[in-house]
Amino acid sequence: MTYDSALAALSDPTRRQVFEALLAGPAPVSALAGKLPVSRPAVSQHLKVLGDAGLVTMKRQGTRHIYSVRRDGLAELRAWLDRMWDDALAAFAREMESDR
Amino acid sequence: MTYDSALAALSDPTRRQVFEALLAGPAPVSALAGKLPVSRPAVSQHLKVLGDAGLVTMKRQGTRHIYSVRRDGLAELRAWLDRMWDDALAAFAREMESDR
DNA sequence: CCTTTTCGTAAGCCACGACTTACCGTAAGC
DNA sequence: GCTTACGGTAAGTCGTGGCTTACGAAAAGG
Repeated sequence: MTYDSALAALSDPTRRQVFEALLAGPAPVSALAGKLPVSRPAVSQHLKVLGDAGLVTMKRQGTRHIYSVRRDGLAELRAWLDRMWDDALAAFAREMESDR
Repeated sequence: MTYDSALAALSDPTRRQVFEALLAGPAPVSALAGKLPVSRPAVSQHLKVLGDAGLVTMKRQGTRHIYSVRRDGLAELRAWLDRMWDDALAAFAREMESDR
């Protein structure tokens, strides 16, 4: 029951930008904020949401906080989407069956 | 650039319930509203959002509006998620490389 | 120590969106 | 034609969430 928080987290455009920026590799908060059209605190809040959703991890390095993507988070999303996909195909198969 | 609307559409819990209910097979609006804890107009609005996101189709049958899932919509979401997944793996590979 | 850098958190604002009730259009059935 | 079932739309309410500015904590460095 955690795919839903991941889904909600990635539904916001700027938060998705934060996440996609991290796909290029781990980065501290300021570096991320530099590439985005929002303030640094905003990025910080987005990172908190992404973290609670299990999509990101953080490790301190002095005063710097280095964030990186957490692959298990994406994996759960993929698993959920695949379930939906299978259900859709099954439903479609039933349709074809009942059409005769 | 349509995976984002699909993502936004599925981020709402009740709207996701509407969509998942349709995975069991096509259904009219009232039938969907019967299974959900919200009013029929609410379901109607959710169906409009899902339709605009390309996740659902509608065909009239008398006064009934029969909704069904549109597999291409899910396919686009899967394509996007797979891109993210590949990027994440690539980034991880670069990490391992630079750690030496 | 005192300053500087980096970051998180509090408070407040504003817009959007999910929901309800009420109303209107439309196809069907007697 | 009138009524009845089925749905979409308008209007209004209320909560939530994303953003900014301002402040505080903590580690590093002279």
